[in-house]
Amino acid sequence: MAHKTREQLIEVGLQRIHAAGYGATGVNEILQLADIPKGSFYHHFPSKEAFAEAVLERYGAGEKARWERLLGDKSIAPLKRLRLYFEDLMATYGRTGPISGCLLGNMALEVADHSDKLQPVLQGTFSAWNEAIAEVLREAVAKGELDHSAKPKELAAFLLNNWEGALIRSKVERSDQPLELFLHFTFKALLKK
Amino acid sequence: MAHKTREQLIEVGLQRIHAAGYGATGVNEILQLADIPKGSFYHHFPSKEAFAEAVLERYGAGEKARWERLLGDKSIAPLKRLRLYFEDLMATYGRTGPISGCLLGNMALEVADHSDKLQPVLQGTFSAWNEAIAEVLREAVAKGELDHSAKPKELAAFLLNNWEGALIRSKVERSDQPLELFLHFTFKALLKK
DNA sequence: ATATGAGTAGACCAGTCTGTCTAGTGATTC
DNA sequence: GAATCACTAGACAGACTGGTCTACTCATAT
Repeated sequence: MAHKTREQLIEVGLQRIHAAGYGATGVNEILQLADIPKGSFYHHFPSKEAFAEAVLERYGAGEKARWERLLGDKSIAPLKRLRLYFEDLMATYGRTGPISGCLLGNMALEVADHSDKLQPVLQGTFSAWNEAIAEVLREAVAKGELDHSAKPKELAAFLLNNWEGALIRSKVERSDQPLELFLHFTFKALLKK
Repeated sequence: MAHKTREQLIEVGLQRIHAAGYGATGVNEILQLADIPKGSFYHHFPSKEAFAEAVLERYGAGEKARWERLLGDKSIAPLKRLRLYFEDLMATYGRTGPISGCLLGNMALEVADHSDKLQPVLQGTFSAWNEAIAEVLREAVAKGELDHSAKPKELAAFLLNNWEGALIRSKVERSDQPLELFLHFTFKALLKK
């Protein structure tokens, strides 16, 4: 299988880069874990940076699947859906979950300033994410769950920033508490009609 | 002067680590920029990690000075003070400023998980910061600028997370707009009686 | 005068980094 | 059955990593 090697590299790379960071993860480390020789790596990817791009896209695709699954279920009220979505994120990326933190946020701080190749990928993924949440908020406004004066796009950006910030703090505190605080404030105070 | 060398190392280190990150900044690089030989570095600091601790403490001290200066001026109304404070932060750490991003947030994502030595320093600095903001919010409650039901400590944490998230997004977008959005939402919507 | 010790100086070490190079494999195509 | 091509394989290169080591300077204390 031609593509299996490539897939496995991305798989292992995603896991390692998410856990340890882009800079801290060496190509050799990935190679060793995947039991794949170096020649294969540089056959499939021109550089580590290009590899990271593929990893980022893989991550983005996975997250897109998540939000489509959880935010797309129109049988549930919009704000309820949104809360379930963030609860799912919390279970997945909180400190009790298998991997902690958001790869997007992590990579953003590490490379967005310095890599002109990765920055647009990050930007695009954030954008799509923002839009998905804005869409739910629009529904919430339409159904009267939010005031008509609410600006879905801006509010969605505010929520995302908030989530990313809470992840940082939860890393520092080594606790899920900041994430719980995020949920609480967001749904008890911010998203009130 | 015995301490000048040490001071200069911290100075240069702070600047480089803030700009490029902890992992991406080599000891040799700092040495070269400061024009100081390696022997001195390892005389003053047992390791790169210990050096980073000193850098972090220096950064924390600088930030403490900032918030004491801007948040301590009781001649200005509490929420007005808070806004001025965040505007100052934005001018300093926004993309138009000389250095972008918050060293605390950057390092948090990079090392909080992996360094047991740096994590408590990060935690302590965040804590102190949180408390300083909570104090202003308490004043705001006392003066009737905020509802009595507001929880200063939690609200302060929420604001900080928000700010850090906005900084991430502003890095990704390569624009100050997310920071402006933060200011707008925070003071027009969140901190309303 | 001499001893002590903080601090300077930089060569050096072992290991790691990303990336290159050549050689070879194995399946498909003409 | 020969040529071609995607892919595997891993030795190797050259730069760079954090950290060590020994030699040295120089101010102070006795």
